[in-house]
Amino acid sequence: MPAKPRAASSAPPDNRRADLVRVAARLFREKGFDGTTIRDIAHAVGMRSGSPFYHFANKHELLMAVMEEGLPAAERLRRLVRTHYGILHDTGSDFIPVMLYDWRSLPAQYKRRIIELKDRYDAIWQRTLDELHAQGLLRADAKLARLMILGAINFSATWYRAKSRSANRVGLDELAAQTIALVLHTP
Amino acid sequence: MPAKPRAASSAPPDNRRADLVRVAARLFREKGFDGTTIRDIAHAVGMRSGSPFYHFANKHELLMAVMEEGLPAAERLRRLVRTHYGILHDTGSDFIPVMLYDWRSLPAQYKRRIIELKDRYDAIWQRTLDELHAQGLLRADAKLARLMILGAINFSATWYRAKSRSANRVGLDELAAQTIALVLHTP
DNA sequence: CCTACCGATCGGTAGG
DNA sequence: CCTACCGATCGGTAGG
Repeated sequence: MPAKPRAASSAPPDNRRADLVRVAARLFREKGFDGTTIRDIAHAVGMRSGSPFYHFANKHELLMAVMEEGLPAAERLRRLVRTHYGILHDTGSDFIPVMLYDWRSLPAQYKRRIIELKDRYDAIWQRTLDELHAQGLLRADAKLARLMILGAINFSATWYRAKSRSANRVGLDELAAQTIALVLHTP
Repeated sequence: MPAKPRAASSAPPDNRRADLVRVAARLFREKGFDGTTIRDIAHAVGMRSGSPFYHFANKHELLMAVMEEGLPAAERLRRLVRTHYGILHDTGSDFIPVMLYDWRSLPAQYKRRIIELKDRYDAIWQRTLDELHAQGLLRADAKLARLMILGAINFSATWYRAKSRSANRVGLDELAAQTIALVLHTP
């Protein structure tokens, strides 16, 4: 197990490790884990074939480092999705369904204020989705993805019934999980 | 290039090739193309390591055979999605939006007839999604996937404007393609 | 479809 | 972080 490289120097510190993680992420996405060799990764950052093992004990530890970078954004999306389902279906909150379906009846003056709130909410989603897209976990255009995902969730107001009904015996946790499964391209 | 095996026999004909394709599909899904060896595939159907090359010139031809089996269902979904967007937004057809949003105003008697039509339509989607799910191209539960995908498309009635507007400068072909990209886990 | 095998590549290591 | 290298595995082939 290697300790820190050079002790005291003014030159670039050890972003070499970060370089490896970033390049590995790109190559794993392009060619898959097994399709990418340590040699590919090493040469892409200007190292020789054996050198990455100075930073990582083996290839799988490199994969772990890559995946750990992707987890925060995925977890954030999971929470956004779950929360939105919750707003829609939990505790008989009728506010959102009304907003979704009787939106047109609102005078322009009030509409503007609602739009402002909605824009702020959308921005949170967009940041998360942009990040996931950059990491290759979201295959569609991030902006359209936001519209489609929120559309899918919002439309559940049409068919989801929390307690009653037949085949809809799905909890909100499960529903959120399935939405993520549908939409997130995790390897 | 091999010709047909045995000439005239009553025993099982050459489903050996089909066996290879089916098993390869499963293993490629589980472990990826590069993570699956010809030896894995051969042994899984009770052959020795070199024998698959009697049926396929090389490993990539096996991959091609697997993918060709997945294409029909994916293409069918692509058409369903594109057609549904078309119904929603093309040629100023207001029928579907009205049905989506003023559904409640319909007396039960008429509702039943509409439901019957809708059930038939849903069944077409369901068959396609079931198939894609079985092939690992759809990661969510197939029934929920149908609800979510149709939800995402239907909700576009809320934000998509064919000709006017600013950022929505997306054609229906592009929109359909992005929906597929979001939802289908193609390698 | 099997036996026996080859050349190439890959993950990983020793020693500096 | 480099040089030099090893053992194992893999895709593919010859000959039957």
